[in-house]
Amino acid sequence: MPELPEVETVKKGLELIFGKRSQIAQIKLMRGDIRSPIPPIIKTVFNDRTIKGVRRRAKYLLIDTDAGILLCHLGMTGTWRLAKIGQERDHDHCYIILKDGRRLAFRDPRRFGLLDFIAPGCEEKHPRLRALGPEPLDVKAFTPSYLFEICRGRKIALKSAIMDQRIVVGVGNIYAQEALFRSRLSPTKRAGRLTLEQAAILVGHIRKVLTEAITAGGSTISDFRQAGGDNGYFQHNFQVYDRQGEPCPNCKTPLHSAVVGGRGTTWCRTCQR
DNA sequence: CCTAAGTCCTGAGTGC
DNA sequence: TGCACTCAGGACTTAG
Repeated sequence: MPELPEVETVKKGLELIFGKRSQIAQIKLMRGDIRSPIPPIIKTVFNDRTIKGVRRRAKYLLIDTDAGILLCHLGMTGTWRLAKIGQERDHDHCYIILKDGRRLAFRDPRRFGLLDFIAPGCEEKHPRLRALGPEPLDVKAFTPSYLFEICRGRKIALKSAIMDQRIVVGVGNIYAQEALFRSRLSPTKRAGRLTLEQAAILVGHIRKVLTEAITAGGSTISDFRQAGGDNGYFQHNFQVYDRQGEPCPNCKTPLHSAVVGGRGTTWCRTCQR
């Protein structure tokens, strides 16, 4: 579920659920690790604390409380949902029990996600947040010249470059393919051969496709749901993702598929150069 | 058997 | 040889 638009959608759903000020009664962990160990302090440090807000940084969710931050990454299959008693599911790893009786469940079957605690004032130093690149929707930071310069001299595939969270955050395997198609740029193009003009086109399309997807409530494939339980709708707007063999929406040549940067990739070898 | 929305780690390679 | 860095590929896990 989780590239930037999906995480942003979950963030908005959690904000609605928490409202202005929700009180945590208790957090329950159903296991000690997902991809990495979950610090046991999470079981007690948030007791009787107030949730002040929810933020997104890259593909991470940050739940702010007066005792510190609950950091969450959804991995490939992470979801948050309201779960009444009796609505427990396999792979529910964490429950946030609110004082008003509602209960939020974090479910992540593949366990590629992350739950961590960040003490007050330690956000900047957190190893997972420290090395992140600019937000793609930050017009001041993610500029054509920034992308052009950071790609200069690099031999990696352009698709790998825009999926590298140190270069720009939030772009994953779906939106990278969609942004490259819209930009008429090949995913296999060497990043170092990107011109400033092409960087400007690509930056524009990355922003546009992410913004459109946020408006659509993200993309629902497999079992992604928004935190409120609704579907996203952007999957109906995919132009290349998982459409190998179908005609290119632009020139009708059958779309080509190959592994690029270790991930399945579909593009038009006629239009994208 | 294959594939899947992500990230981290390792080892090989390069240039100084 | 060694250091610093880049890059490709594998590993993690469950479900369909």
